[in-house]
Amino acid sequence: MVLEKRLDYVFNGYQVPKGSRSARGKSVARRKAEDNGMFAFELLATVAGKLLSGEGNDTLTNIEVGNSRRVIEEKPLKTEHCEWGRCDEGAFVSNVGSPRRSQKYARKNYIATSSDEVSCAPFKNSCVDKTKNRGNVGGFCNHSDSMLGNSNEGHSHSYSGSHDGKLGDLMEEEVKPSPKLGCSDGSVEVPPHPVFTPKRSSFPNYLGRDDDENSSGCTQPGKVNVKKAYRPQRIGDRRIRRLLASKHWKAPPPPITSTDGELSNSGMKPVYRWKKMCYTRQRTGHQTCAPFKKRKLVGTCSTSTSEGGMSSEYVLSPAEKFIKGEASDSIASVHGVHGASSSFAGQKSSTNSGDFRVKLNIKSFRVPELFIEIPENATVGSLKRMVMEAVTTILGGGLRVGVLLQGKNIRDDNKTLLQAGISHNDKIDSLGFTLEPNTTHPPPPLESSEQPALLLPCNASGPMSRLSASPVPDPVEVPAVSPDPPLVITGNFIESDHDSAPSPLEASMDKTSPNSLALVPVPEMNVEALAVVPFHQKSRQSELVQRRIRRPFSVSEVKALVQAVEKLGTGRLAFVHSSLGCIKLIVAIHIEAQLMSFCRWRDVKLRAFDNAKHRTYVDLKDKWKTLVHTAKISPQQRRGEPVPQDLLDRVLSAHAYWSQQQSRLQRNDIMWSVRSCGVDRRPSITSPSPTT
DNA sequence: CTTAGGG
DNA sequence: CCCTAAG
Repeated sequence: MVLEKRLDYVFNGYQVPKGSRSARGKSVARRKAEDNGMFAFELLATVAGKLLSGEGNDTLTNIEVGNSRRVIEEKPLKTEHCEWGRCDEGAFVSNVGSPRRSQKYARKNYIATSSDEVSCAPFKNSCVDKTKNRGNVGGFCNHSDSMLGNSNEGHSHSYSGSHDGKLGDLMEEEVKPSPKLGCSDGSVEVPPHPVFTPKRSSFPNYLGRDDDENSSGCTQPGKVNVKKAYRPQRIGDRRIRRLLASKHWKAPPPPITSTDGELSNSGMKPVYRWKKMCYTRQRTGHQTCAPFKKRKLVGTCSTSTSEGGMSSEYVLSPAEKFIKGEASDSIASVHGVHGASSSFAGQKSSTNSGDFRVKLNIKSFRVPELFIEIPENATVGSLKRMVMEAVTTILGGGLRVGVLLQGKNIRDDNKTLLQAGISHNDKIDSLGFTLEPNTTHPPPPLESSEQPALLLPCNASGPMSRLSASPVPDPVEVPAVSPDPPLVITGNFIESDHDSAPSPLEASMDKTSPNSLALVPVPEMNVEALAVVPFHQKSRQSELVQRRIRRPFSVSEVKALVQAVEKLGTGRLAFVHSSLGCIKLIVAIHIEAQLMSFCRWRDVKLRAFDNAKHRTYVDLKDKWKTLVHTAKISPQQRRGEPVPQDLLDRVLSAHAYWSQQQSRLQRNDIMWSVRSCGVDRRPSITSPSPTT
């Protein structure tokens, strides 16, 4: 049995738009946030507290993992109805506007859109959560846009879906347990058991029930469709909840749609950013973790204080306390900050230039994924111990603090708050923090003084712990591509897509930082000097969106590109190519084209630039575009490193060829549409293709 | 996620 | 290189 469970709780701010919404919506959101975030908090807090206060492993089994109130020590795991599956990481997704909108926000606003594209990405499956509210089913995690309609749709889907139909269908469609994932994710093969009730019939049991504590995880064998909200209820719970209820515990932007007063899920965010982070990293390459400088946040704090009196509640304190083992205080502090922020509105109004006080809160606390392999007949106690070990390992490296502004990770520690866009009068509620364990590696010596606390997150993804499994492979292969820019931070990531051939940069980083925790110390900069740097509202914003550095294609890269394109073609045509000549196969061609039309550049990428992490297929496409253009213009007009004419010639010919093919395909399309008119329906894509 | 195309 | 529409 493999319990593969991510403790991937991002205590993200979720948004409940002002003046909205139906109480149930809020309650759903809050509950989820609490259930998950709090679990993460409590677990970590407890762990950290014990860990750092010097308590030995002997006490570790006391750590509450999952809802330990129902976990009976030494009880075989299976009898617990898969607790882990239940404390399903809050796969809780809200719908945010239209897909387009989500796309728009995808890269600009983690907080606001994390669920849109990412949500329960780590699991690649959807997660359904129940809620007690009015018999509605709480958000489910949806991985694709397809489920994300406008708010209204989302409303009906996510919150109104009942057990009598749509939801069931959705679940059928959306819940696709990954074979590798844990109980909640389908990997744990729970044999049929009388106790289990069919998912649908199990709904009525959930719905409308206020106390879900005892509803044992009645899940369908091998497939967990209904996720029971995990709800730790321990000390501090209430307080935290109350504080959580603060209207400030939210993040922008407000929903665009949903003017009908219906519940808009917008902004009630769940919580998985994993995928997004990975994606961002992939897209932006290593620049994502653009060079940043180590700097004492405390310094930042004091700096601000000198300017206008940064509150002493400055967010770092929870982390620091946390590290020091004052776990519960940390929690309280975190929310205390929150509570304090209730005065924020007042501050906002006082836009006097003199008062630059910024109050901040922590919106995200993520525990990286945790993989645990454990025999089915292992005891719960041993499970706890393993979790303990894992968490201990994770925490041992200290915590990284990340600063998110509108979902963007601010990595430049040298920026002043003002420069970073953190100003007292500006959308401060879009500011968040992440505290993440900063390594998967064994705890580095703690005496390394201040370092651990000052590590900043490499936004991309969190570290992962894998217990009892073989060490994660760490391939080292240096592609022969262009040199990478200077130091960037990289973590030791294991991305879900195993897209892990390290770039030269990573390789070099590995040399530099044995711990793979790249930290690039940079001398303190003169804050005053920085403060003089002029900036405008807009430039400030654009600054946050770190543009990737420009990396001109080398001739060898161009060569590789041309080669690949010659081979694979561009666009959808390549697939047709092999089939052309056989007129009878128009149907097949069509099908094929439909199936394959979107993978050319991806293939080029995989074929020729698989190792060049900084080259995305979009980059390659763009390069090809410019190459074609370059080839068409006179040599005098060309700039940059000259591309050999023979290459350009090949570009032109390849381009011509594939263009021709493409137009031919399009003619085929037309033909087909003509033919299909009035005749049989088009063969469905899924129908067996009459190829070969 | 990919492609296509404008910026 | 970015952004976004569109499939």
